[in-house]
Amino acid sequence: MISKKCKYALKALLYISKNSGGKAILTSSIAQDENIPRKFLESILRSLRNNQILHSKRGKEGGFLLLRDPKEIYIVEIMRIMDGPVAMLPCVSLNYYQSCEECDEKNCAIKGMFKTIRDKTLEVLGGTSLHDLNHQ
Amino acid sequence: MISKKCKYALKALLYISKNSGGKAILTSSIAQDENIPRKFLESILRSLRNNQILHSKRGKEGGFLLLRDPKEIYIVEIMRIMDGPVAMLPCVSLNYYQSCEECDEKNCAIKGMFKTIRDKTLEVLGGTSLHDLNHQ
DNA sequence: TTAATATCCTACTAAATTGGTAGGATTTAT
DNA sequence: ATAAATCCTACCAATTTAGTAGGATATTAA
Repeated sequence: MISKKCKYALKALLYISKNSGGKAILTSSIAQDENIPRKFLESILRSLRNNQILHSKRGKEGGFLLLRDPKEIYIVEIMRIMDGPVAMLPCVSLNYYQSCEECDEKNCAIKGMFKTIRDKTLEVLGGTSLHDLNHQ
Repeated sequence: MISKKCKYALKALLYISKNSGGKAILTSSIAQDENIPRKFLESILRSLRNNQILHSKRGKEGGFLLLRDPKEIYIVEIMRIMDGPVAMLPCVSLNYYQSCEECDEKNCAIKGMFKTIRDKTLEVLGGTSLHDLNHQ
């Protein structure tokens, strides 16, 4: 399962991508239209800004803008920022690898299967952009 | 990520499948050989028994046995018992469906993608048995 | 220059989940 | 009878999740 934080992040980015057209989008508009708690959303958007997905403008007439073309923002990147690893086992993660202390990794019977799942999942998440989801 | 409980369950079942040959397997043997905390493993095995994966024999010469042929115990079943849904969104789960109160499911932009991932994941988890993993 | 309107930041919190542990009750083979 | 195993209930600490509160700071328009 992905976290609500991650789901909110995806919805918010899709909203910004769809409604921006060069203009900054307010947290409060997203919160209202997408049914996301405003203060929670605020922290999500700030974290997306800290990770070079969004640009923010403070003060009146402020809001959030995508830093890149929606065709070049892939879902996998957002999911990694919000939830961390995509893989189902730490020892199979590409970006958040951790060894499984208790087992002998070379002779692990389940690793291969989870690597296969990871690859199939990454094909989808890494091959789908914000633009794709907004224009399907 | 799958939980440690789930990973331990898979390792334990593979161990039983490999070492049983009709004989009951002790919790303590599995715990020792697979580096799993014994008391924790006990509760995992009991839950697998409650879910018709294992048969248990109490008392001296007791232990655990698979209830079915390892060729007919698929990984997906174990994962659902231990961790619940396979899908990444509640509204996309086959066995643990829950609606997403805050969003309009019919017009959800992300649902399709997560359904695709669910199907690809289930192809692997539902197409791999204990026997497959022990004889790869 | 001031008021309104945004984001920014720190801290806090309640509830659920995770990953176990403790201690004994019960059953069974010898 | 006794040794050896599972069974059961209850508990626990740490982490994660899903937020909330309250104000500081920046920007723009009047």
